[in-house]
Amino acid sequence: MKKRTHSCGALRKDHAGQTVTLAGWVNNYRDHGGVIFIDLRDRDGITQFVFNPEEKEAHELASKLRLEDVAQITGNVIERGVDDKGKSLVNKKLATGEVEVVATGLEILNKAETPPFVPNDAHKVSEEKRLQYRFIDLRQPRMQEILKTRHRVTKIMRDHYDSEGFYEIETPFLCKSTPEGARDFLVPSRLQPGSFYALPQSPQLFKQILMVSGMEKYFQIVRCFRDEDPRADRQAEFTQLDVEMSFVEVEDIITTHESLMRKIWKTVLDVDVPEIPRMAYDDAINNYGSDRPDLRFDMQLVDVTELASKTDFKVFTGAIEKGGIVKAIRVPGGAKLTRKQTDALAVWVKDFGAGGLPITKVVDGNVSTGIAKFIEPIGNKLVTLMGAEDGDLICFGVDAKPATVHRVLGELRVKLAHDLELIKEGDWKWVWIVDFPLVEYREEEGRFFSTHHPFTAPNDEDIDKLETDPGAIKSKAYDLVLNGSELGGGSIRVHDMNMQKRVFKMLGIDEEEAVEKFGFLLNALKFGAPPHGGIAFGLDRIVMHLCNTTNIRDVIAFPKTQTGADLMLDAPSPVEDAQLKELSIRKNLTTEKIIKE
RNA sequence: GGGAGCGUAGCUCAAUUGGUUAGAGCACUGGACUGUCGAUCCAGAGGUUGCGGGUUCGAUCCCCGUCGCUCUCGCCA
Repeated sequence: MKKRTHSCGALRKDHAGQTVTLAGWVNNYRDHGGVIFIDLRDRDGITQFVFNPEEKEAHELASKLRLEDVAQITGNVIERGVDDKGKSLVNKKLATGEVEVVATGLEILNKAETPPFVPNDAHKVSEEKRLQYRFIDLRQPRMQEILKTRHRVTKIMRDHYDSEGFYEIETPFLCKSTPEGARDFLVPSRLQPGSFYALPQSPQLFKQILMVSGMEKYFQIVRCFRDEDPRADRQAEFTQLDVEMSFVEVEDIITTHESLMRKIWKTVLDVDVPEIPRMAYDDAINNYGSDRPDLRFDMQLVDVTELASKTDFKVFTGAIEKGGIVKAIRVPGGAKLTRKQTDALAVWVKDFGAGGLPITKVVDGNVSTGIAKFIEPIGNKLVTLMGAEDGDLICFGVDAKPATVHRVLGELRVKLAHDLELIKEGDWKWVWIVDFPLVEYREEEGRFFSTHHPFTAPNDEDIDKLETDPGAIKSKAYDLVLNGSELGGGSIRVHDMNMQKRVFKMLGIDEEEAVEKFGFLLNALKFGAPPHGGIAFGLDRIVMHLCNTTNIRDVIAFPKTQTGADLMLDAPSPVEDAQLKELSIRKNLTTEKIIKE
């Protein structure tokens, strides 16, 4: 095999006259009987080769080339001229289209079997086939571009933290199962029969320990595992950018990471990230119905409880009597939705706990259709309050539980914005959500649960409420939200053991349980823990935004399907009984039976 | 665990109300062709209609079950 002199995307007019050797995959071939054209592709581009019959040996070999064969071709670069009729032979679709290489030698490095699909067609092939033949799928320029972007992003991250004095430190994959949080992936211990490791859901405790160890600034680009059902933007196995810093307050973390985002967006997309605004959690919920508001469009939630209470509409008054609220969103141009479409929305919102979806349209400055006849008396005032115009649609969220109203309208405004195409392409709306509640009360369980995690520090002015009014405590937690998706989040941690004990007590975790679950952290806090805090970002999500995809599998080289399968490996798979025996594991017979049948 | 959609040639799809031998494009094989760039033209090969069962004179089509893929609710501190 000769040495490559150029990539398939490199040659330009200036190279004319040079003898070059390129290697790559056969992207296409056009055999005219006499002259043969071969388009050779590598990750850099495509170059056209011409085989003339005069080069007998090469020509004969070239006639055997088929799609996706791997070949190395040597020849002379010439500028493309004009054909007999004076028409230019330049191919404007190719970066290398002003030249071609007249082949003098060809070596077929590897014949390919007829592929199930070719990279050019991968975008129209089912995802199932793409995942099964991922090695071919990844040959398409789009996928190569994504993985290149992913590489560039992690490179920027490493450079950023390095320049700011961070150490990249690895933490174990074989960890300890913790009862709270997501379901753990378990790994049986051979040396300790009956015991299991858990794969980390995140390196949370390790990074705090590293602060106690005096590492001061830590980061890691690390795989995390959560055994929960996947979604379009969620995989059981995903990558976090994990960060922790000592002697810092909220501002330090925010500043450091705004700067990072600025570098990434500027380098990859040439987009400027402005100073990112902050929004209190309560405001996000009240005005957008979500703790990750999409600010690319308006449609804010407006509290219309007072107006609604003056109607005779039982749906409204009934909910209000039970302590509920009524909120509404104004959907610009929403009046064009058909009855069928709005009925479908009413069904759709039920998934989020709504009983239904009262709507009305705005015509001649007043309400019309839908529930108009019930709310006629407040029609004008409502239209004014909502700032609605003719042609708008007003959707109501009503429930005895305010949280349900917020959830329903929060989801609805996002759906409508997409359906009605109210989102400007290429718009970036960033926001930090701050002042999260430290805990939320879960009625089913009858106790408080951490909003973030149990190590999050309460706001200084709220510390007194730990024993009296936990639900009212705000915390030093923050999420970075981009276009309605949570890119990452973190908090300043509790670094004082007595404070940590008070938090555990408030959460109903007694001393014994605390020691059992988090003993090593409590122990570490005793021996000189500095004030510290950190943040973690979803690397996959960041790359998804940069590559303009909503499918997390697009940004992972070897992703899994919705049932956790790797279609290329055919994993997971049964194992030999001997392997299980060694691990002191026995299959559940019922399960085995189901698998066999 | 629930809801929705999809599954037909190697790939992407079609097939009338349930009715003849399940078709087309690309890919593949053979042939023709010296300027194409989605080459063109001629010919050919290629099917367990995901799998199992049922209804029917007859099933790609209807019914039940099952498997796979996607979206989604639950879940994801």
